[in-house]
Amino acid sequence: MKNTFYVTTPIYYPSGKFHIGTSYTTVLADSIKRYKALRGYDTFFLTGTDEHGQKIQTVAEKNGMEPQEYVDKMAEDAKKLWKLMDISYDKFIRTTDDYHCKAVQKIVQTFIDNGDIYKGKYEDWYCIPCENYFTETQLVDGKCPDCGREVKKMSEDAYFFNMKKYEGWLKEFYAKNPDFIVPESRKNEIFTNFINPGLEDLCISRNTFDWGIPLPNDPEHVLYVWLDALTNYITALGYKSDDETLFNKYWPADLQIVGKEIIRFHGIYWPIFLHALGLELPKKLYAHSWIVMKDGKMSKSVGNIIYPETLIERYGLDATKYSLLKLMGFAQDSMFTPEDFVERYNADLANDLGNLLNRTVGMINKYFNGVVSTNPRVKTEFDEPLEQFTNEQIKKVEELMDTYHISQALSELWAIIARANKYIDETSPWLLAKSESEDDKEKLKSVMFHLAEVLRKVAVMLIPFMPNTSKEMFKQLGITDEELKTWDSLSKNENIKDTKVIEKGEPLFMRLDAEEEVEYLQSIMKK
RNA sequence: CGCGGGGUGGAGCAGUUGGCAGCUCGUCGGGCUCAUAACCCGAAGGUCGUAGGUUCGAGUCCUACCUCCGCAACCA
Repeated sequence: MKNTFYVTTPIYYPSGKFHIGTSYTTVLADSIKRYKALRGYDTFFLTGTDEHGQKIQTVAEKNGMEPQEYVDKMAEDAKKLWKLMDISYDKFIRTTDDYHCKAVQKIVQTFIDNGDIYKGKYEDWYCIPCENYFTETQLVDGKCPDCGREVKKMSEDAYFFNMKKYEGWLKEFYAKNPDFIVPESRKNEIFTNFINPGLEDLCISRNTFDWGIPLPNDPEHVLYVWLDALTNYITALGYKSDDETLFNKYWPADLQIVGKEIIRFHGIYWPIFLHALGLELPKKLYAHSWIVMKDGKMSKSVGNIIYPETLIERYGLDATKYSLLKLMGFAQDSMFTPEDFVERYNADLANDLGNLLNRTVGMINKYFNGVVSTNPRVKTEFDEPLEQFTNEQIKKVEELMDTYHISQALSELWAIIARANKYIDETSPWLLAKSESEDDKEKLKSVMFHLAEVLRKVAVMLIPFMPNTSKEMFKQLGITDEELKTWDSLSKNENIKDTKVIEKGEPLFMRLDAEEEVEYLQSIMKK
């Protein structure tokens, strides 16, 4: 039985600084990985950078650097960012890594041997100063979209991958696996645009620049993008290397996360490449949507880009992660606004979660000198409903996590927090505390126990998303037993045994001054 | 006629196979005092882009149109 879980992000193209969109993809993968690990899977999480191509060469030149020097720096920056964001990747692949280049050449050789690759002529509109080809539709008023100058129809020798040969197989595969791509709309898109009209063979080489992997049979040509990039998901595991242990263990991938704009490559070329190699296909492709801004897509020219560092520095890592994960729906683009960010921070994190912990810890200190008693003699009539509700919500969270509906899973988790806040009102502990009755004293114990227990469960469920917050919650609740931090412990009640909470709990999230912060974020975004 | 996705109370969004229109925030009123001016309860507020059609019944299906956004084979 396969108890492994292999999740990948795209390898990012480091032609510029990563913005929150890139961070979102990575945080999403990270949360899912952590969730699966918590559920007992042997996980492997891959991310990396896609470092070849014309554009990298050009950008490097502009910066007065050699391409290799440039990508070395960019890869370092990426790793630094993921470290800052506490991303738990198991491997960071760079397409300039030696083992990758070698494996890709072997893959190409296999394709050549199998007759999947042929030599032909690549023809398109070429901008001589930019040294770049453009398709008819990319041109702006018939001119180069980058510099606006004249383009010329040019052609060169190039190698092609025979996609047409596999078209029938691909259609059949999708007929048998209709859920291969989620959301479904993304699959429909690539069918109506690319598969149904008939596949075109893919040009896989260029000889107008040399920043790429040379073809084994014709070193004058370098590989062009997708064959080099897509195969990273298997070469990272050692495919076609001396040691294929990881590959044998983790392939096929369980989940490959991509942005919706590159689903066509992952939904068409990738399956075909794998099939041509005689390999299994990944279990699922998830094409997530985009974070957009009020004035449209994030772009440098509009000046509406937000970078993860900005948010992390000011609001902390966990708040940033929460806001990204909560923001993004499953299929729909979602709008990032400063107002919304601050509101979510205040309402969800400070008011609902932070304050619940704070008031609970406060009461336990005030009424019982910090000790949470187990097995109170008398329960309140609200205890059972709270427990039941919590258990139902846990099930919902599990179901949603298993289908990667992260935002919704968080909503269901937060419903528990809201329910616990309500429970405090229902039970009115301050009245029980004033009562002379022994039964009321016992009830008060029960209320405190239930609150601590619910918060413990919340903390467990937060581990995949906000590990630091989760840790802090355990600390404040005085929970040290590792058994009580496992997902399995969620299905049992009555777990806490005479724990002692922290004397003075620091608020998890301090309420923000909404106006001030919105203004701050707006000013940052304009820069 | 290139392709796709939207247009739902002030804002942002849910609405599975058609069956009394929901959520978060905001607003207003009330409650509570353990807590981070937090928490709990209640209320107001929507001709579900427009015009037709199918149906006992349409936000949901069909047709046309208006409008916004994205993609258009190297932007997460």
